[in-house]
Amino acid sequence: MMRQIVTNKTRNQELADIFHQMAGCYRYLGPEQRFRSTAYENASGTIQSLKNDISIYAANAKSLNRLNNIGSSIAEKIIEYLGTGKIAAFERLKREVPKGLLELMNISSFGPATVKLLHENFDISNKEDLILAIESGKLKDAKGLGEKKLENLMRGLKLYKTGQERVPLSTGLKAGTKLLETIQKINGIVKADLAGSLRRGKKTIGDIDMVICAQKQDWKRITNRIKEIGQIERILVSGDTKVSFLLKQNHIQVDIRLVQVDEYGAALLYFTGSKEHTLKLRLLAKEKGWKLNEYGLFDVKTGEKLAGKTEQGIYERFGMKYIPPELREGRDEIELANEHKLPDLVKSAL
DNA sequence: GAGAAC
DNA sequence: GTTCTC
Repeated sequence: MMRQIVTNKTRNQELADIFHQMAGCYRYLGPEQRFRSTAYENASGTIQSLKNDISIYAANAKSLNRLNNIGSSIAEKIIEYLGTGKIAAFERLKREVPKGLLELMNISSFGPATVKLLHENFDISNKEDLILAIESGKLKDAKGLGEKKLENLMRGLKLYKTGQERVPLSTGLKAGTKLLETIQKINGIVKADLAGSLRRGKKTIGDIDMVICAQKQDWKRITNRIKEIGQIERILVSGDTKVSFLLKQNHIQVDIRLVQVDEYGAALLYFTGSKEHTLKLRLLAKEKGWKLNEYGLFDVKTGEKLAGKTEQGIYERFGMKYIPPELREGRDEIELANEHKLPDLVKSAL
C-alpha cells in the first residue's frame, strides 16, 4: 500500500546494506559463489525485517543463530561489526570488486556477466561511465547488448535517478497479474489476491501489494518459493510473514504478506486501503464498541471475533453493502453503503 | 558433524 | 553462506 522510505539509517539498515553489498561481490565473483551470495542476501533481508535493534539479539553468537538465515559465520561477522564497526571480510571483498560495478549490478538489472563485459570491453566501472557510453552511442553494436537490453538499462538508470516513480495502472496490472499467476501455483496457497492501489484501480500505482493466505506451517516454504521466482531483481525484505522485492523488468516494488485463513478478509481490506477508507471503518467500529485491524473485527469487551475471514463478512457485520475496492477512497462511500445507495460499478475489462 | 540441497 | 538430513 505504501512505499517504505528509510530516512535515518539505523544500525540494522547499515548491516543489511553491508551484507547486500557482500552478496553483490560474491555474485560478481562468479557462479561458484552463487549460493554464498544468496545466503548473504537472505541474511540481509532478515536483518531488515527485524523489529528491534540487532544488538538485542546479539548478546552472543548463539542467540543470533536463532534468527532465520543467520548461521555461525554471519553471526560472527555481526558481532565483529558491532564491536569494531567493520567487517574484515567485507573490506577484503571491496578491494576485489570495484564499488561502481556493485552499484551497476543493483540498478541496471544486468547480471554480473554483462557488468563484467562492460567493464572489460568498454572500461565502464560506474554509473557515470555507463551514461556517457550510452550517450556516445558506442554501446550500440556491442555483442551481448541488444537494443532491448539497452532500453531496459536506461529505464533502470532513470528510475534510480528519480528514485522510484509511480507507474501506470496498466503496467502494474500486467506485472501484478503475471506475478499472481506464478505465485498461485505454489503448493499450500489457499488464496491470493492483489491489494493496494492496484486493486483499487487507481490511475497510477506506487508498488504492487499482494495478500496470500495459507496455513501458518506452510508460510516459510511458500516465502522460500516466492523468493525463487525468476522475475525478481532483488529481495528487499524477507521475513516469515512478509516478502518485498523489486521486479526485474520494471523495478516495481512488490510487497507480499502472508496471513492466516481466518484473517484473510481483514488483511485484504487493510492492505487494499485506501488508508482513509480503512481509517473511517476503524472509527465506525470504535463507535460500536468494536475494533478493526488487519486480523479481524472484534468486540472490544468480550474479545469475540465478529468477522475477518472475508471482506464481505466484515462489511455485512457493519450492516452495510459490500464496497468494491474501486470506491474505497474515504469519501462518502461508507455513508452511501450504510444507506444502501452505492453506485453500481460497471466492471471494465482493463 | 559430514554431506547434500538450496 | 544457511539449513536439513542422516
